[in-house]
Amino acid sequence: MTSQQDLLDTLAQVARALGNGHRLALLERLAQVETSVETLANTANLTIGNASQHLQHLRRAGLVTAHRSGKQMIYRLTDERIVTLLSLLRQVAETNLAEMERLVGQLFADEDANGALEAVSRDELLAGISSGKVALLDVRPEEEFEAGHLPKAINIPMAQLENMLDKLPRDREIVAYCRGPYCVLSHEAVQRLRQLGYRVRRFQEGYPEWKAAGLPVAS
Amino acid sequence: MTSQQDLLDTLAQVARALGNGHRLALLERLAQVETSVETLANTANLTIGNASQHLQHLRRAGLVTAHRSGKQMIYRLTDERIVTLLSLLRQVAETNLAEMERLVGQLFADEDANGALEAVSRDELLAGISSGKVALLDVRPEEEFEAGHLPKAINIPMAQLENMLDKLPRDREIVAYCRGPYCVLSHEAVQRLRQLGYRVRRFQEGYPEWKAAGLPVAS
DNA sequence: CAATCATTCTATCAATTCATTGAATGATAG
DNA sequence: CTATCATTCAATGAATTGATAGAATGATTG
Repeated sequence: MTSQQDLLDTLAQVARALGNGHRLALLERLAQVETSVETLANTANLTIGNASQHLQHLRRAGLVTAHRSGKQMIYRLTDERIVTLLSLLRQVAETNLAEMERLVGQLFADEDANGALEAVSRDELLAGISSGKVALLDVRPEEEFEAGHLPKAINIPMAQLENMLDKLPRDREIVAYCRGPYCVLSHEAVQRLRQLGYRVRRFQEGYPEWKAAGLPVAS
Repeated sequence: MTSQQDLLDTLAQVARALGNGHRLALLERLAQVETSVETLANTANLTIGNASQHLQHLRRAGLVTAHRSGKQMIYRLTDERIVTLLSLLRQVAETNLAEMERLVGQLFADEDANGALEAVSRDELLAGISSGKVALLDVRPEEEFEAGHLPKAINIPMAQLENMLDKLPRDREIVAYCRGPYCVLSHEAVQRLRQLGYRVRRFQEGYPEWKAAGLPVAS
């Protein structure tokens, strides 16, 4: 006999799979492109074995699937909605947990000190794009950019920022984005570019959120 | 120095709070009305002490707050969006976990055997209501009904179903709803009413989902 | 088909979570 | 102001989770 509690227990199992910071990091990465275990382990700062275990855990919860490509196992999210789920979790946490607010404030503290420019909201970005006043800068690695990006975005991976400045306009405001709200790449880009005199702000969200909202993407 | 990982760890803490079947049951109950510890413990089949501990856990995660009313502590959800969050978790789990599908199928197996009538979707219900062809039956306890219900719904708590049959129309289809998709109250109501010859189906969701979707509610 | 590479599996230990028990706290009623 | 009621706190033991190391598997390369 199945009870309601059995269902809730199974549901809880899925929630528990989200209940680990390393696994959330893996999911954020997987929200960009499907990726091999080794690459995932590197970006999440885990040993291969450990990353593999976490990925198994996510797999048992139905959040990711894997297929083999040559010697590598390629993992990907099973469902677009996982991005929305994480996004909602983030919103709820930021609204109701003081600790969360404190950490977010801290992470972006130097930026604020630096001129108190708020991150650009989705609506604001949409307005800026359609008026043609804003240039979009994608600072993720090329591979992630290739798999999908915001329309008309210019890709300059963080590692090559200083080499490719000629691609950036001087006359328009630049909005930089990366993997998501907590991704530090765009944050670093804004810092460096400000020092070089560019008018630049950070997009509040990232590519996966944009896509999950049903907005147009290019690849 | 705050890193992105600190943020993800804190986020994970919130997800972990959702990672227990009993706590999900508590949240489902709290999605109806704010409630005392004792009542919560009873509906979730927990000892008072254990329920209290789980509630502390939810509180630390910022998902519920408590205030004192006389001798009792009254808990409530901190945020409307928690209902949406749980609903999305459920959708992702049902789509991607075979185990989940199996359990849902099992829980409603006898209903299906009984005539293979699918649960009523939100859109279908909206259509039925506006055409006036459907009568709405709320089978939750009176207290929950009073705190908020679907417009024009008739409240017959499960315990009194047989006593209050005169309130139900014979000439229209009845749609019964309760606390949510996994709540068994409406399911039981449908079973009993079918045996009595009523035309009755179950609403796929419950009051909290309806409200969270921004649809009108009465109280 | 032997060597190599990418990943998974197994075992182990430390840390965390959960349920239970009984004592402690805080508010109300007499 | 003491007795009672509702809840929380603290301590315990069992079960689960997470990290590590090393062996095992499965696919490719020469």
